Amino acid sequence: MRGLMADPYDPQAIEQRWQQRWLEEGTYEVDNDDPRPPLYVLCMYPYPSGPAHMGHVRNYTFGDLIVRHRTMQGYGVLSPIGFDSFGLPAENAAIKTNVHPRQFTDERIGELTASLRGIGAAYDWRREVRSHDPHYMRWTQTIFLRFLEAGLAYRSNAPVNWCPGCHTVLANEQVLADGTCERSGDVVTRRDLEQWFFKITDYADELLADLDQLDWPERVKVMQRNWIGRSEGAEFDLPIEGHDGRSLRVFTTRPDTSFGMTYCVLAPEHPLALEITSPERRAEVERFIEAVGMTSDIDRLSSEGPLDKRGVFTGASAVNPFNGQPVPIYLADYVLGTYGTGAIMAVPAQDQRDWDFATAYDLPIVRTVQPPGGWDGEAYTGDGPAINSEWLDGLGVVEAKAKAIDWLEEQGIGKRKVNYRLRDWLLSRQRFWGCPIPVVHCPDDGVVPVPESDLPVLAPDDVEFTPSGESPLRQHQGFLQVTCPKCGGPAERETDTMDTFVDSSWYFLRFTDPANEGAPFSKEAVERWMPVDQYIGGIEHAILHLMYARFFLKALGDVGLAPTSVREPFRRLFTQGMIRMGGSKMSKSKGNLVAPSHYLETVGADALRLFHLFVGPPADDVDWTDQTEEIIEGCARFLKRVWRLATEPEKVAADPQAVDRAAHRLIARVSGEYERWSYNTAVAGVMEFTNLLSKEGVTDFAVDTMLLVMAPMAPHLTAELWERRHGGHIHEQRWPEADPAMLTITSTTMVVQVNGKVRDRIDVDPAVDGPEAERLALASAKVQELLHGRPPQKVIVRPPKLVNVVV
RNA sequence: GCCCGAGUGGCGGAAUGGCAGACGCGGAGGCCUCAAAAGCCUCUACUCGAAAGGGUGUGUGGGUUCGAGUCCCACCUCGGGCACCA
Repeated sequence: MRGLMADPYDPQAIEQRWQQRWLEEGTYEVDNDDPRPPLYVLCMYPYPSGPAHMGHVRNYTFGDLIVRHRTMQGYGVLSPIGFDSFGLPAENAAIKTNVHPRQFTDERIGELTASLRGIGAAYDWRREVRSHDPHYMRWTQTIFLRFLEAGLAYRSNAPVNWCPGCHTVLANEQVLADGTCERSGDVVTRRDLEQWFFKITDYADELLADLDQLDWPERVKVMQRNWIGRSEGAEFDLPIEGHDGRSLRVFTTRPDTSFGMTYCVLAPEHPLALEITSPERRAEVERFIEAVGMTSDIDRLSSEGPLDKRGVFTGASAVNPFNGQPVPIYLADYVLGTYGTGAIMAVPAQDQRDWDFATAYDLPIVRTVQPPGGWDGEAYTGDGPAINSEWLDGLGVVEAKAKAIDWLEEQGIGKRKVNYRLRDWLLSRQRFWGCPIPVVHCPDDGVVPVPESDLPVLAPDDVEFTPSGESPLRQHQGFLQVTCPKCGGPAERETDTMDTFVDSSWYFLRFTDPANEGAPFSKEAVERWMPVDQYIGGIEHAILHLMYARFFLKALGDVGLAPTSVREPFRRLFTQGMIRMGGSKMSKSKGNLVAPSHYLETVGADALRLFHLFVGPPADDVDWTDQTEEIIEGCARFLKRVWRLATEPEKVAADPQAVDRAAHRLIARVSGEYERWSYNTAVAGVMEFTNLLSKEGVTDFAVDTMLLVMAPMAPHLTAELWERRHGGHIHEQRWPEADPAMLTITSTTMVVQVNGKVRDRIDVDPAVDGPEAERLALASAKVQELLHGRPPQKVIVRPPKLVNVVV
């Protein structure tokens, strides 16, 4: 029988055949009433930029391994895929080549779909969603309207981030720390515009608290905690001298240091800034405000530059309510208008920024926390007893804070207050290729939602794609001019579209119930599958997508669309490493892409998958180097060897017991390594096993075991070999379990050390007891030689692994 | 500046406090072949030695321990995140 199978390994033929079968037979389709225990495994759905790149291959290989492994373990695994198909590249292509973004996008989806199938990834294709599909848009818009109704979506005139390259506003999350656009790299400028926001700040506390229950990489959680930036403190009012009844409200995290306040600072954009300025200071203050307004955010945020040019005295004073002392009011660019109250009390003795400013402007410094002995620094921010603080003296920071806040509340001039760095999510974009915001602006009725029966609002096809800073929809009279759904009078449609992060904030919910025509999804479907048991994607989404999606699920629950029993979308998250080349991320824009298609045509998909699994820990970055090609060749070589062992083994095991025992050890090893994402060592384990089979000969059980444990890694090759050997699908086989009786070993090597150095190795029975192990060790000729007849000082015995003789 | 993470052969990387370098790549030698490709076998951390055998070795310096790549302290380098958030 074996002789008949002896044809060479032909990856292309095998891969094509099996991919077609998985698709036609719906092998990985799973229904919502599937009797198997449910498990939801999801890779972040891709932006369709054309054929898959190496990053995709890596991501979807990990996902596919889990899907196939868990399916073999008996789970009914939900493994959907879709496309994040709105976005700027399609629109930019339209501007350049005049191809409609839909056509452009659909073509790219076709290419990406083909390459996802080409790597052998298993999906329930019936559940595919596309952000730009009207059936999906309808529900994106419905969700928006529900949020609007609930007050979670609102319109506001605000200083916003404007990207001149993308011709649109951006969310704070899309502006990098250096003030540039994360997408185009252009320097982002500030503009005051009327924009749409989601009230994510309402969920700041819950978003922060719920992080604790997530099985996510710690660094992602840390990034989200930093981004939310919760800080506890107090707000209170300071009367402004000479401005009857006017007061200044400040936020501080250190109310305990209030007696040390020696001046106040307003942000230059603070509404009171000009009002309180004394006539003789007016000209200078106006000049300062104008200068700051012209400074780019980059310069303003940098701590560079002479401090004495970064602030100005207003001529006004406020009264410190703690001690009744007047303090001068300054403006300074280091105080932000958008955080807290836009005004601070300055306590230079306990805040280094205030210290620096006070020194530059010759303002007094009064310590109110006693620094430790020998302190020779400037501002002291640590703990210590309060001093120079009347009724707070002697208290530690924590107690003094509490007492100061109690006092403010008793006096009715202040209160406990929590502030967040997190801002509301700016979701409107002045672009065409996104989901239209479904409202109408009526001169009489204001913002009127489009009735749900009229959804989806679809953009017309005949628009001019010229970047103007306004959505191209604004120029399209047929789209723009409507009658008000409320009063029937003439009105204008909203022409802004939604940030594509809106689409990706709920797609994983639609996957649970993709054909639902009456709702975005049913609560039953969501309750069955959610939360996602394993989410897999890139670290670059640590804040943006992963924060927005968390917010969405909570908000969807609160507006009654999603069940309130599920508050977090992704139970476990894995962030895989990125592919780098020459030190930088491999990407289309950097022009350093290595196309996977080349490898599919040469070594085949299984070999490429195996490479990604083998090259290193999945969480680590991969450097694409001159050596990479050779490692891929090595993986292909290994698969050929597997093929030969299964089709034309050179010898049959002389000691089948020993080989079968090794097979059981392999099962135990690989099973454990799959659980803990140690795919590189799992591949190494199988390689070791094939080395053993080549040397010792095969048994049927050993070959079957090898194929079964490899089935999630190299699905095509193993499927083909299994069918030839047994008929049927390998991926429908039960995941093998190691027989504990076969895991016991009959002999093991015990290491004998003298003073911690290995001096001898002795084969022993694994069940050897301590005294016997010690006897054997001391009887060793090598040990005797080194002891020179002296008695050992001490003998550490750890049977059956090791004996250490100390002299 | 602050917070994470990581430093192991020529390279990618393995090692519940117990044989450092599994597995693979590359390299050297050999078998097969008229020759090559493919495949197979052996060796491959550094160092002394002809060999047997010895010494050294996981970024640096200390410490804990019978025993440290692994735990603790300090430092260096690289990568990532945050950075006037009061």
